[in-house]
Amino acid sequence: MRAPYGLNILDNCLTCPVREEHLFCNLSVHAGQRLNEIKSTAVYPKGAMLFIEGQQPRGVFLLCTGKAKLSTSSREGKTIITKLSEGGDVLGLNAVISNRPYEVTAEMMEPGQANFIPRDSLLQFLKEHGEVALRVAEQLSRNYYTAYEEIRTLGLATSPSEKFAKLLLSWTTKTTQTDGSSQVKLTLTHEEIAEIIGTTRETVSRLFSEFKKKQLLALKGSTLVIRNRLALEKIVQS
Amino acid sequence: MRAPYGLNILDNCLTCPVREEHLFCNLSVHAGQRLNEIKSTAVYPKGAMLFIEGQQPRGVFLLCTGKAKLSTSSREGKTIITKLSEGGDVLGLNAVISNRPYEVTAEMMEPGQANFIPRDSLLQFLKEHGEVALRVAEQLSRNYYTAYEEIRTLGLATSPSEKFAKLLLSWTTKTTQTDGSSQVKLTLTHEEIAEIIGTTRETVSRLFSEFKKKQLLALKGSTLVIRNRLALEKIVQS
DNA sequence: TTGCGCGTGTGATCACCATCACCGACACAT
DNA sequence: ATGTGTCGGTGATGGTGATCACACGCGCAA
Repeated sequence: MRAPYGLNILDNCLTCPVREEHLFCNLSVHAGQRLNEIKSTAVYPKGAMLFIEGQQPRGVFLLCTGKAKLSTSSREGKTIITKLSEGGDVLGLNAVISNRPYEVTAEMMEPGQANFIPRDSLLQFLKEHGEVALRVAEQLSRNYYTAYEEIRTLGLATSPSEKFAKLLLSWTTKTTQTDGSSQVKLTLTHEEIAEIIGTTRETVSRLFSEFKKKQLLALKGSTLVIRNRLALEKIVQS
Repeated sequence: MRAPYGLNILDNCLTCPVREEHLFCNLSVHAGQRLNEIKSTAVYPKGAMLFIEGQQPRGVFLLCTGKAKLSTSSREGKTIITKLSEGGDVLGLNAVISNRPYEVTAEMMEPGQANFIPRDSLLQFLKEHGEVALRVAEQLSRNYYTAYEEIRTLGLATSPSEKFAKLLLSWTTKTTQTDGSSQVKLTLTHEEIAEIIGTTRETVSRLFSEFKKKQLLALKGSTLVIRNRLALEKIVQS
């Protein structure tokens, strides 16, 4: 089965490769089948908007493949990116549950597939399957936790260098080698990094220069190499 | 029935004056009775800590009377207040549901009464009463929304004056007179206001001076009078 | 080739606000 | 009356990061 943008389509949640790990992905057979009935699937190109901040919630998106960024903007055009999402994440859940406008904009950064569940169908589904409602509550409280991480970063970590170091570390917690170095493929522009840590493009550029000079990191093509993890951790809690 | 600190004790959720409005306060008779069985109640003085950031979640607190502030701090001692809670609010819900440490510290600002529900009892209760689990999910998503408001304020509203104006407006949305003026009792210190908007005590003091000079507000004793709401709104979105 | 858009590097400048310092007002206890 | 603690006002100063400006390299299309 082929699709636009050169992707393979996953047409069944029951055989989805990420199904073990995430919300809606490891349900009872009965609930899983019901879920399959009420969802539809689509493939989105880079730059596609799944939903936009302020829109009434139409439903939730289960991101299967690809990457998306969640962001919120002020009227004057300043933007902050609050989360980068990958396969398995559920987008739009809060807006749907509370029936308030989407609090963020979800834009595809890499093409990918997402399942869509309309709001009414989901709420009905949750009423029928009370055990899933509790899992939804758990997911929401996890979202809340990450939101609080964001609040702490924005409100307590003062300097851009501290936030930058924090971000670098968050990228490499999973991929650390035994010698303390680690590598990450760098897919974000400086502008996007600036929107994550709440500063300007120029400052990010200078931070890269500064950290390179201090031997904290290096760049091999588009691959970021962390050279001195301990020094970064010291900056974070300084 | 009398209690310490000159407060009347409410000994039954079924007759609580705020019961109509909030989570856990308008349940079916059966659920309500069950809730009464698993809760305990206590009265707290000013300054009492209901729970502290980082502690394992013991349970949730239903604040009946009094006021509490929720805050989070960095190792270096910088603190931000993320929410002011009043009667009817549920504190600690996220930590209990997700079984992670409390993400904030809850401290009583005015003496008051709170009901306590141990974690295990609550989870058991939610399993027995699936309809309440969905209401918990709704509450969590509301919490999430207010967290996002905070993120926007911290990340997008740049200058202290903008955040200050925003805070003033948030205090007076409920109490606006027809002539555009409004009054609020001011119970916070400058220090606390500074911790809400993420600045210093001195800056808050200067902001008060500046806004008074610009006829945006006035102080009658400890009562804050908003004199020019439109100008404040202009500052916010400037 | 030329032009264009985009991402990046970097210098110069300047407003803003955190910080330090100090003072006065007030409440409260002894 | 005298201390003590908390709170609020305000001046001086310095660092920092946003802003503006410009140049470079690259991919891509006409």
